[in-house]
Amino acid sequence: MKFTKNSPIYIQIKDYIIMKILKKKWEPEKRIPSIRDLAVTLEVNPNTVMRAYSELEDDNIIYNKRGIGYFVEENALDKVIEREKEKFFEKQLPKIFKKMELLDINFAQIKKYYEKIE
Amino acid sequence: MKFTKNSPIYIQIKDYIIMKILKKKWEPEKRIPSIRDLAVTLEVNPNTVMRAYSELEDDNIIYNKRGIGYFVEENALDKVIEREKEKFFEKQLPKIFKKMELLDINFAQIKKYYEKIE
Amino acid sequence: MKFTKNSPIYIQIKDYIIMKILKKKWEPEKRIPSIRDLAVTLEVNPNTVMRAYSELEDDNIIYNKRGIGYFVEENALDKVIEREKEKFFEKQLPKIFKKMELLDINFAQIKKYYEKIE
Amino acid sequence: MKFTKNSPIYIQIKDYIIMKILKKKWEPEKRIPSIRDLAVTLEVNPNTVMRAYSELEDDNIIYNKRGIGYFVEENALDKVIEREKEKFFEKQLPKIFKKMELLDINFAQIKKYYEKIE
DNA sequence: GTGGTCTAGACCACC
DNA sequence: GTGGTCTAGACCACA
Repeated sequence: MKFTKNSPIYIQIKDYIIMKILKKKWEPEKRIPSIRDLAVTLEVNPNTVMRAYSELEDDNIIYNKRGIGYFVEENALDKVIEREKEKFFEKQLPKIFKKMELLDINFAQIKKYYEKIE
Repeated sequence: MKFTKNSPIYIQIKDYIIMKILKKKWEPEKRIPSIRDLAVTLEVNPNTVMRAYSELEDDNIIYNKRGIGYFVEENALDKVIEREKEKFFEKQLPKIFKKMELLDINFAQIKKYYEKIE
Repeated sequence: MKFTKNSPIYIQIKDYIIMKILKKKWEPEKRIPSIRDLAVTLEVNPNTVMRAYSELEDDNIIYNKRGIGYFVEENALDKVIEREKEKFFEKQLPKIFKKMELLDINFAQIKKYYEKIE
Repeated sequence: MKFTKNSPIYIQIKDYIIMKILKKKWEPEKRIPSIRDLAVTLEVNPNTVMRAYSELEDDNIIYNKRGIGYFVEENALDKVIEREKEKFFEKQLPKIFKKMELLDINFAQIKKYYEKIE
């Protein structure tokens, strides 16, 4: 996997995991790769994966069974969707609108653009 | 001016300057504040302003007349608008659309949201 | 290392690094000294080394692995040679020839001089 | 006139004047442009031209008649040629040879290049 | 451990 | 006055 240099790798790994859950590749109550394995897969230091896992554990997206591994929380999908939606509407969208105003881009242009790639 | 701690101050200063140009407060071929002056205004170390100026000079947004000061490039406004628009349509918008798809948000919702804050 | 005062130290450090690469002391894909270490070696402030490294990174001569250090780009040697050769033939040599003409120095004299120091 | 940003403007003006003398545009015992005039021609601050003139005066390349203007020294041409030749053989040429060695360029290549542009 | 950012302050060349 | 370079030293995020 290729990481951008704009944001910390552990954040990008968090996003990667959230994506897996959203896309239902990693399902509730199922075990996810061990820190070690994922570190190998992503070509990254295990500490870095560890940090991502820890934060997701704090967020109650995944949980740890000691000696066994990490698992996706039962209601992880809903929680993730809700969280991402909120972030989307509260943070990202307003930023986009502000930029549109600044650059004098109107909604019709966006729509056209949207339909084109649809 | 208040700086967020999410991104480096010198980047925020770059954005500040680009904003000035976009809003036509700082016009092409006109001299912009000296490094020292802006540093005082923004309550920041001159080195930090310098770094912002240097990078904008590399981007051909501003230029330096030795011993005199920095000036806005003649075509800076166009360049800035074009650059920001491209970034918007090529980078930000696709990201938004991808997220919409993932979160199962349709365009109507966005529009409603947009009209509300309008 | 001794620095001349004709040009900025960070430029001289860049040249120092390019020399290392040209002379194959620092090889492609190998890690180069950390900023701090080189700063100690060269008896210079870390910021100054940092500046040299940053510019060489912009030039794609070296790259950074976060938290690990700087590495020589795979094709750095070729790139450096090519770049220096181009500079030599396009910039330096014509300047020399122009000067020769102006000072009425012919090629034979140069050759003699060259053989003497050979 | 266009100035490079590699060296101070006043140095470039000195070179400009030396060129004029070498090319015999400005001849011994003849008056050269006033500081003011040259400043206008070169689109430069008079102080900058002044500095160039002063240094050339120190070098006995030009001299000043108070209230009248600056003049080229009688033996300026010889002096300039000698000085430039020395600089050429002592400074520039060795630098070139060192670079040739480093880049593995041999004399034959230079010669070929030279004959091509001849 | 690594690099990246920032400050405070100095010194210098140049215009 | 202008910018450019450099130092010393601090603090922080990241791997």
